[in-house]
Amino acid sequence: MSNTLVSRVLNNKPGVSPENRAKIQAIIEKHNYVPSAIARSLVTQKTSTIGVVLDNLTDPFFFGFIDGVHRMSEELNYNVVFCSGNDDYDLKAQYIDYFSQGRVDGIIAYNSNMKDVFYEQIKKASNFVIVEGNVPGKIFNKVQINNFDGAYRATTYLIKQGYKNIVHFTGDMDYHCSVDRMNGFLKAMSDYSLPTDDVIIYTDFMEELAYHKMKEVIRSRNIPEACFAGADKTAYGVLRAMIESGLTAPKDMAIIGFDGDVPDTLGINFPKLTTMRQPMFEIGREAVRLIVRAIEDPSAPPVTTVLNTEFVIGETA
Amino acid sequence: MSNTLVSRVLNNKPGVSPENRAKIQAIIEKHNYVPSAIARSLVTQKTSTIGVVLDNLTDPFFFGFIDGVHRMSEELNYNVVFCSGNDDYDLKAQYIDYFSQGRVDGIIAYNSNMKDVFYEQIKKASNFVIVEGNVPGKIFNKVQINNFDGAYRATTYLIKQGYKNIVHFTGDMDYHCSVDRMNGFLKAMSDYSLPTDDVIIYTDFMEELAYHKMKEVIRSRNIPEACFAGADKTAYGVLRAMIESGLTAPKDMAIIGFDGDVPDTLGINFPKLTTMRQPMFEIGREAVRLIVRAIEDPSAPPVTTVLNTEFVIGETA
DNA sequence: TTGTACGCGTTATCAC
DNA sequence: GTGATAACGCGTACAA
Repeated sequence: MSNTLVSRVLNNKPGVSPENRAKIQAIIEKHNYVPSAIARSLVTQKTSTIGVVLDNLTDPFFFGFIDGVHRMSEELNYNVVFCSGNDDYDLKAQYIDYFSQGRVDGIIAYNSNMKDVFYEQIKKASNFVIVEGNVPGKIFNKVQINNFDGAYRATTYLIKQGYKNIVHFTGDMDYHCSVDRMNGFLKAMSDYSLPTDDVIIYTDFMEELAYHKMKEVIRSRNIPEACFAGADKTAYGVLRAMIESGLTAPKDMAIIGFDGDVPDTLGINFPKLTTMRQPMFEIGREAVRLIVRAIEDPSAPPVTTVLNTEFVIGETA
Repeated sequence: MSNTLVSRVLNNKPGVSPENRAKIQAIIEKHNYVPSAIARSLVTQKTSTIGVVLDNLTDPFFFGFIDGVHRMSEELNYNVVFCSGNDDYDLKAQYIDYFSQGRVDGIIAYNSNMKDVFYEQIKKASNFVIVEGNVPGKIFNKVQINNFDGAYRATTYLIKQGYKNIVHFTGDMDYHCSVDRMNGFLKAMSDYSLPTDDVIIYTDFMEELAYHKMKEVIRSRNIPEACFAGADKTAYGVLRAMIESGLTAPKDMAIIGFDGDVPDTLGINFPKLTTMRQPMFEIGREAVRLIVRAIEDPSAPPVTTVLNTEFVIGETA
């Protein structure tokens, strides 16, 4: 009845006589014995866990991503634990640090904001996948979507519909994706010889600011023919302002959003948005695929996966 | 330059000469050295982490709870990691098991469904707080809301408004809270000598089923004067069915929901629901309070905290 | 099949 | 101020 035998029983490994196995099982049951994963990990150097750090765990924007991460983790037999930075960059960095101390086999972080201060933490983390973010210096595994291209296509669609007076409500300019989307918009405008001055309206990703900015536009009595919004939430803010003023899309102004996967959690209302969908579920799956690859083959070179957006025609453009 | 000194430097402890401290610091920086939390936890028997297991990480219902957990954890200096059962009871049990193996100092689980199979796991976990759940046998720390009372008050409100023909759309009857709410409703009805037969319409917590059940009710041309819904989502399903048929609340039928904290993530629409709010944020805070108390004082006896619901008057009743 | 002894990477104890 | 040494709880060669 040595520790060796106990260990074998716990791990369902051969090399134990049936009698001893039964005896040990009985003792385990009787004492509600649970092996220490901590001690086990220390010797095996394996946690079988992936740590995911999000800016915020309370934003439906991430739902598709979370599902994708979950699905692929189950497939590949890893546990997943999620941490939220609670929209606080320091806290986010702290959690990346937390995971980096050997508590998980690999880390997935969503969206490096330009204000993010976790570069140092990332450098220490051996297995790291960054989603929709770009950290200078070290080469990482990355999962990105083609924001520039998506914005370009969305804008082009509006142009081909015959709209000329088009504006762009940006996302939060601290995010790389917002900049890329704005540049995609501007490129399309300039490619079709449309004005690129005074066509940018700066907002963040929140619905509220977009709402107020659109209110201003409406008050100015100078309403564009169409707009491309940097996010669906932005588009909804714009839309709400319009509806309040008795305006409708696309009649008074066409609207295209960006995201597409944001669930309408209450299952109601509003016209369906025309939008450029990003495949959140697939992004989550790919992130796990990459992190597991990094974990299981340390010699595998970092790669960047770029996923494409998909244009979804709704009722607003 | 022994490991003792290194350990002291890493933990900012005294007992190291300035010169050695500097030297060691330099080496740490140079090699991007990160101490192993695993090994540290093995000796200290401390992870400073709380594990939270939810049925689902992709349901806005939990947003307030998650925020509360976060807030109190920060206050009490614990890390929090979240796991999702992804609406699969086996997976949920698996994650409770996962945490139970010493990976965290304490576990918080939300909502024991009657189908939940994690009783065994819970028995092994020393520090455990269960929210809105009731597990027979062992005595746990619990955080609950007064579902019976909340339902009773909501129903009474309708009755005092003069409604007599009142029905109840239940939640998923596999959840204790659904049963409690139904019983609270029935008690109020019987206390005021109103009928308790044929007044229960069984739905789950999803919006979809409530929508279809209400459609049936409308087709039957036998629409009650008022209804008490077991959840806001249920209420919205009912409301959607009504609106589609040109009916409005409370004119054609008054509606009271239950939850109140479910955010309208798109910031729009619908009449504001009259509802019985549960203090999700406070529930999260209390759960952390209890788990930390259990962790830091092993001799503290398990307690049950019952939080009260709050009636919120909206536009539907 | 069984048991002994070592090591995983830390912290803690106690000499020096 | 410093550095051996033991211990945390496990897995695993290796010897028996």
